[in-house]
Amino acid sequence: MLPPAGQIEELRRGAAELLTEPDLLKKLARGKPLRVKAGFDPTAPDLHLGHTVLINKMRQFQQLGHEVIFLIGDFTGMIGDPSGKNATRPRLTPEEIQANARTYEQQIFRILDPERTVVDFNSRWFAPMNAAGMIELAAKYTVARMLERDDFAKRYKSNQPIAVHEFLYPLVQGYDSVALKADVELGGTDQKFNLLVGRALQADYGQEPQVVLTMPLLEGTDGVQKMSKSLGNTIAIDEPAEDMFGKLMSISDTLMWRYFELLSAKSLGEIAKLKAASADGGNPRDAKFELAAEIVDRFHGAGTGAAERDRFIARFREGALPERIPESAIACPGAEMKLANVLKEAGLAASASAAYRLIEQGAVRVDGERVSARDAALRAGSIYLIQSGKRGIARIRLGKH
RNA sequence: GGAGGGGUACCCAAGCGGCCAACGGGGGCAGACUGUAAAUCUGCUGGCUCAUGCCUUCGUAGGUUCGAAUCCUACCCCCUCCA
Repeated sequence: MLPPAGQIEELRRGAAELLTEPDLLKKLARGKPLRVKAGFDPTAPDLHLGHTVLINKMRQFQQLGHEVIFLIGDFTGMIGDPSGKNATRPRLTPEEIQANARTYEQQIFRILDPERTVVDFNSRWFAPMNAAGMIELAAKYTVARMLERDDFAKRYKSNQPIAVHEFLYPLVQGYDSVALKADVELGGTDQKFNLLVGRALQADYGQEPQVVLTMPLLEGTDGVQKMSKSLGNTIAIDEPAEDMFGKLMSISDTLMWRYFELLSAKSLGEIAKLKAASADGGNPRDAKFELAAEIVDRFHGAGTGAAERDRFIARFREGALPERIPESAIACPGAEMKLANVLKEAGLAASASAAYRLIEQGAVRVDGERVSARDAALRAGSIYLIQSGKRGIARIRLGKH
């Protein structure tokens, strides 16, 4: 095991805040593996690059010899995230939770070491807890302290509703740390308050308070809002290599450096060098290639990134067609079929109306030829290569029927 | 419990009897330009085998009217102030 000071230096990389360093030093100095906890939502086992910022950090703890607890908040999920957005959440059955947990495992073990990872559920200690227990827990914290939380404070001041049960969320999450006797809890910067409640509760229950390490939130592909599935700006880790590479290539240059900082395993020196090359007349696209290749390698295996890069160059610089084009057969009602309807049936347009718009705007090609006549039709009995916009492409067998 | 304000398309937000499928902005999509970047410019942004046609949409359900997002009634929800 590295000496404590060395460990801290590594753990600090990319982190937003470490509370507190002396506490961590003390814990590390004992030379025993620490119990490192991070909580996850049971409803969305669809991990994306945003989650991996945290998971990479968990991995780092493992590499330093510590034990990681991947806590699935199946009980917390019933309360709902107090962001005020999610009014109601569907309650998950135990079977669904188990299924989600398996999906999580499949995804996280591409990063984490299964030998040093414990997957746990907070219903394990909350399901048996009764109302009296919950009230007892609620007595451990005051309303005034709850209102210190930024989003509660804001909502309270601006007369937005705060449901009473929302106050339970930080308590429940904090109690998880008590139940697990966590030494460290990891979370996004938006979780800071909850993580600190954990510290307070642990002290209250006679435990040594956990150290809190927060990680910045990764912006989504739009470059502005945090990466989240509901905003549709994610890059999922089980996305096909080609899509993953493509999405990474289409992020903005500014965002690229942020991704380097939070996602890349490259040393800070290497990143600085790439940045200098771009600033010095180099094409930033080349740096983006490096980023995209590295990430694709991580989730699809070494070498995949380079292959995707070649394919990307062939496709977009040399105008080649993609290697894999989805094929489907569509039954034609008569001797011919309106192109707009073919687009709809093929899933290249959301509706026939939308398809007409695309056609009129010159976004549609059939066998490489742009077709912009809104009433264009295709004859049955042939196979057509249809393109819609930059990404939509399909080979359609238009069957007589 | 009382008084007042408000619920419009993905979001914000106009409209307040016909010219409203509904101004404007954001977001999104497409085209041009590019490095599938940014910025910029242009167009589009309910549905329907596309028609100067039909259908659905302005919280919900009824009603008035030749005609309603706009008027009336009831109900639901949100906000503000008072208790």
